[in-house]
Amino acid sequence: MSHFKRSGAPENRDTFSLLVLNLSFRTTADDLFPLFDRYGEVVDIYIPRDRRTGDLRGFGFVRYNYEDEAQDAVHGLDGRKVDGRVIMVQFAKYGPNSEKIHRGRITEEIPKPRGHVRSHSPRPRYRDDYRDRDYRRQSRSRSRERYEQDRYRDSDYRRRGRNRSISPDYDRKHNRYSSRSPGRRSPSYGKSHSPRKTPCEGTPSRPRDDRPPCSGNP
DNA sequence: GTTGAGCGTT
Repeated sequence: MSHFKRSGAPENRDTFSLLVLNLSFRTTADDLFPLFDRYGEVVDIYIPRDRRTGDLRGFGFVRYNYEDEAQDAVHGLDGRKVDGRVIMVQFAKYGPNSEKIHRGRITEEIPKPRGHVRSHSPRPRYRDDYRDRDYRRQSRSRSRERYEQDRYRDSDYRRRGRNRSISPDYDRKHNRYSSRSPGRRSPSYGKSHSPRKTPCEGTPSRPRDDRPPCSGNP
């Protein structure tokens, strides 16, 4: 059997899901099935894939009918080398059957990690935003709201400045927007080419460190 | 062709 029930979530009955981490990008459900099937009857194996590219994401879920089999698989396959990678098998914290796990049955059954110290490199990379759409949406909503206000405000200012619907006296009294903010510089300043080119920079005949006196830097 | 913490219907 290569494929399982592809009807999405098979059933909401007593199925225990295991999370398999540190999988190779080449490992598929078919590769995990013979490994997990040894320890019990595998109900379903699901490996999330990237919705943008469709590539494997490096982890999967294995479901068992019984908790005993699931734990046996955890103890037997956790730390096992699969496809050249040492996988980590543990009970899924989130998911359709997370309620059973949250009762406190499996949580206390999990003895302890064998010492698979996870790489302490929490780099802020957010691959997917389609997940965690609950709290992250709110967080982004607030940020987006403020962004829209700021953006709308900026647009309104530029629009007034362009249409000049307000007398110039207003601009002089509120000379904040009468001209470009001297304090705000272009974000690409210093990183890319300077917004204004000095005639000195246009002369490649001289090295950088030996800047001519025409820079006018008293 | 690349990558490497994490938690879900391709």
